[in-house]
Amino acid sequence: MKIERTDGANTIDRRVARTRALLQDALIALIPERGYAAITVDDICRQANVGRSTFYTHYADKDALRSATMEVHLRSLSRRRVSDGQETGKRLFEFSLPMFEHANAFRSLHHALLATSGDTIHDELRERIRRTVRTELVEKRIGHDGVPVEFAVQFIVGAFLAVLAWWLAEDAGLPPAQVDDLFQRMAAKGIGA
Amino acid sequence: MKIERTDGANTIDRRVARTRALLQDALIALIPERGYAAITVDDICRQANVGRSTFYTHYADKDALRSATMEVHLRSLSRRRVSDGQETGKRLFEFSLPMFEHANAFRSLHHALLATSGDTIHDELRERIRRTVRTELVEKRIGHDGVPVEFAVQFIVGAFLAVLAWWLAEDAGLPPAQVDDLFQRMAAKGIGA
DNA sequence: TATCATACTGGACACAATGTCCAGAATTGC
DNA sequence: GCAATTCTGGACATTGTGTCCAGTATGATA
Repeated sequence: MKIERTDGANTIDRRVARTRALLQDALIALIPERGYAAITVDDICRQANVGRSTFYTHYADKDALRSATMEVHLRSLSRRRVSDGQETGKRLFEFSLPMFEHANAFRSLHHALLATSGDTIHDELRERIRRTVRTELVEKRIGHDGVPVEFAVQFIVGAFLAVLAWWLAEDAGLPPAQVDDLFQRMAAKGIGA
Repeated sequence: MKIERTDGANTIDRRVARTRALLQDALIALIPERGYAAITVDDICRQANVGRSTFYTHYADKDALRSATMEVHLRSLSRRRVSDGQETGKRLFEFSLPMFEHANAFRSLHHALLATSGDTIHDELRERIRRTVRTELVEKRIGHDGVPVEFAVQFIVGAFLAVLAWWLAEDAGLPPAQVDDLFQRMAAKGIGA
């Protein structure tokens, strides 16, 4: 294992890349079936057709695999956010629409992620979104009036995750753009009178 | 074990009541230290000074104990909310202030309740609040503009629980009334410009 | 294509936690 | 006081974890 750079084009042995991809896909495939907590390392290895001892040469434990897997997906998410830098500053929050779209594409995965509030995954996802929201809020200098920044951040993140989970649970076909619009409006103007 | 009614005044053997209370208190005491997931049945029994085999004569597993524990406390909460029906109709949401106040009084308990995002009970708490919010929203006919009621409900509930959890985690001494005021303002007017 | 370095494999191992069971000691309700 | 019930500690089988190793397969390189 001489792999250091996570992104380098020519450093990673093809076998390593293959094994890790298999394990990550296996985890994602299993989560909707039983939920993260109930999955064992052995389950993952059988699903991936990978020896159990091989698992431990790549990841310290189940949580490490989860972390790495989420990392990959979230990275593809933020990459997308950067690339379509049109109309920057017009929306209140820029994180939400890409998120709604990604969730729509990986529907069953996100559903499983959010539905089981007991899992560690949920907390990790929340924490990442929290950081994103906080950055946006501080950079754009939104919302003062003596409201502590962290309060506003928590408010927005909580609302967002709740709405996202609801939208995924309901199979009613609201398109991502429309849900995002609803979210943006309530976040900006509140519930009104 | 001839205990059937959960409420009956005279049906429960004193030893049973004592053991269960010890186990429930032990769980609550341990959660802030290591988090729910890392606690073992043996930990709980040692903390409670109860034999491990005794544990299993009362609860099927760790989750069963958690369920029972949360149930007891949630019941005491809704009992309180009914009794203080003053100033109806002045605020946007009436559920929040009593909740903040109760959470303040039973700080460590609520902290444990929300911090660990325990599967069943966290969802149950959420569901109860959801019903309350929905009722208020529909009765007072707040917020239309083509925003589905359930969307608004999820938004508000998610924001509330997030803010509550944050407020409890921070030991900074914001008084309940003030946190509630912040919440009411953001719920009504959003984050503003 | 040859060969060397590296990754994969399956099986064995020690360890930790779970949940069941039991016979004897302790406590309770009546 | 006495019968009924609960508590107890220890033994047990089971499952999952994480480590280690020697043998095999495969990719990288020239």
